[in-house]
Amino acid sequence: MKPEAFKVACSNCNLRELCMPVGMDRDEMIKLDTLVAGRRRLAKGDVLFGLGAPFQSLFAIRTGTFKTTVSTENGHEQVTGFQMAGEIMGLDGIVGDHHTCNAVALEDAEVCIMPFEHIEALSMEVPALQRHVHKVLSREIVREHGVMLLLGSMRAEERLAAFMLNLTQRLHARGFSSTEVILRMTREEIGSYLGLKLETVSRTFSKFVEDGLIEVKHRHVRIVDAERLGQLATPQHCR
Amino acid sequence: MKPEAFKVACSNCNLRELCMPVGMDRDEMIKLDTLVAGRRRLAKGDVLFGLGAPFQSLFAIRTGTFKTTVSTENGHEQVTGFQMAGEIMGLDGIVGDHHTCNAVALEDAEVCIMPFEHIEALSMEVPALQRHVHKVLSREIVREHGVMLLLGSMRAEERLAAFMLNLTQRLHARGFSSTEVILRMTREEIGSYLGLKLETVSRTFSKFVEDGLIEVKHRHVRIVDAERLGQLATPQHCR
DNA sequence: CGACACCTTGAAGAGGTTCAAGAAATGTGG
DNA sequence: CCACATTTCTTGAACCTCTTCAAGGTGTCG
Repeated sequence: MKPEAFKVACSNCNLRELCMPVGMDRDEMIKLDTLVAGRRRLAKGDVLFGLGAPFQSLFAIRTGTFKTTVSTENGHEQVTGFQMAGEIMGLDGIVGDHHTCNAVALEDAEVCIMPFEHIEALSMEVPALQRHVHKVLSREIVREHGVMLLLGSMRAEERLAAFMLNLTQRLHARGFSSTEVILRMTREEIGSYLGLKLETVSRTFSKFVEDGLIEVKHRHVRIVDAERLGQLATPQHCR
Repeated sequence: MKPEAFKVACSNCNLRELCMPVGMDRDEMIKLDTLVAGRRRLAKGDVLFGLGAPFQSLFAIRTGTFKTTVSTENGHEQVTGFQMAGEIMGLDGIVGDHHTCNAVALEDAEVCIMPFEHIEALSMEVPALQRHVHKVLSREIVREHGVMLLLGSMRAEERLAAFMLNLTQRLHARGFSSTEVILRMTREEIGSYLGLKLETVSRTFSKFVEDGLIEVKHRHVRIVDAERLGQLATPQHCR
């Protein structure tokens, strides 16, 4: 729970290009190193922030994977996204001073804590940071457009194919294999994100295996035919 | 196409509370009056901006209703939202310097044009504006979370009930009746937004009429039993 | 090593889609 | 201003995809 004491510096961080603006001069870089107030380690299952919690900071993921979920009054919960290293969480809290979703670690993880008041103050001095904050927010809006398209118009196979490709692409951008994935989430969490039941996710995985698109051993998935998977993910049918 | 010449001033606008920050001093207010570079009138069906168009400005709706849509390579299109007076469009363009969705007028309309470079410049001087821009972006993220929940876990009746209530609430906040609505969009557009076919939307409207929840005469809808409609919109079943 | 969570697979069923036809509005041109 | 063309909406019936319910298998963690 307690943020670590030792000094953290974005300028030395190998994830800098993922969370921070690029093309800044040395002077601005030094200012930016004050953005991160501390870090926090989480164990698998720990809640980074929950619905209704007061909003104070944005969080940049250093290591680990998270899920964000929203919930209805009756207790039903839905996954709205899976986040990995370099991605920013907590944007939902800006509008109303408290969080409107939950962020839960799917494996042991570490995040950088960036007090939002500090971000706003520094944005007034560093145009590149202001621009960056705007882009991070806009990117999340565009990402969610994609999810809406997926949920609103794709069938089960298309959804899962799109999901797997999105996952591998993001992992690849972080230096991991683009064909081998270890899923950090359950079938139920995948299903919740894709608007499907866990049984449907399982069955669809099995169908992909039958068709020679992927190999599945529980959480370990290997992409065998990325091209055909890609064709599935961009549906040709005219529903 | 050509923006109007006469001076526009947010400080005199009756929609100010909807699009602009509140609680600013007179000095800041005067600065803000320079934000709107002009206005643009659109006829029903006109495209305000389209996918791929260069991003330059955000747009605040003065009058009329819009739909925003995203499309896949194969030409399938999905409605991502319906916007009305006081709401801001174009946020999707910030991240990549070009728009990633389409905005189309569903009736004759007028928008205020706010060049984004200008917004960013002024944000560095006026903290309330910076904060406001952040909130507008965050609000859109939270709104889309709600749509994801709707698309991912609700059944047809629940979706349409939630849609109608959302619509009437927003209209009510703008001084219109909360029980009488004239829909500006077709059944097909509603269905696209809700992840349903137009026939399903039509049938569900008919069912609501049978059940005495609403009255429907083509585009004219009257809410008869808002409470039961609200119960439908927050599903009690445990899927 | 045992308990628990997670995953797979089958069979039956429901909700929504598809295809089709006709009715009601809307808009357009004479 | 009216007649006609077009778009939009409604409704029915068959079909299909995904869900539900159920049972057994596999992996993981204390």
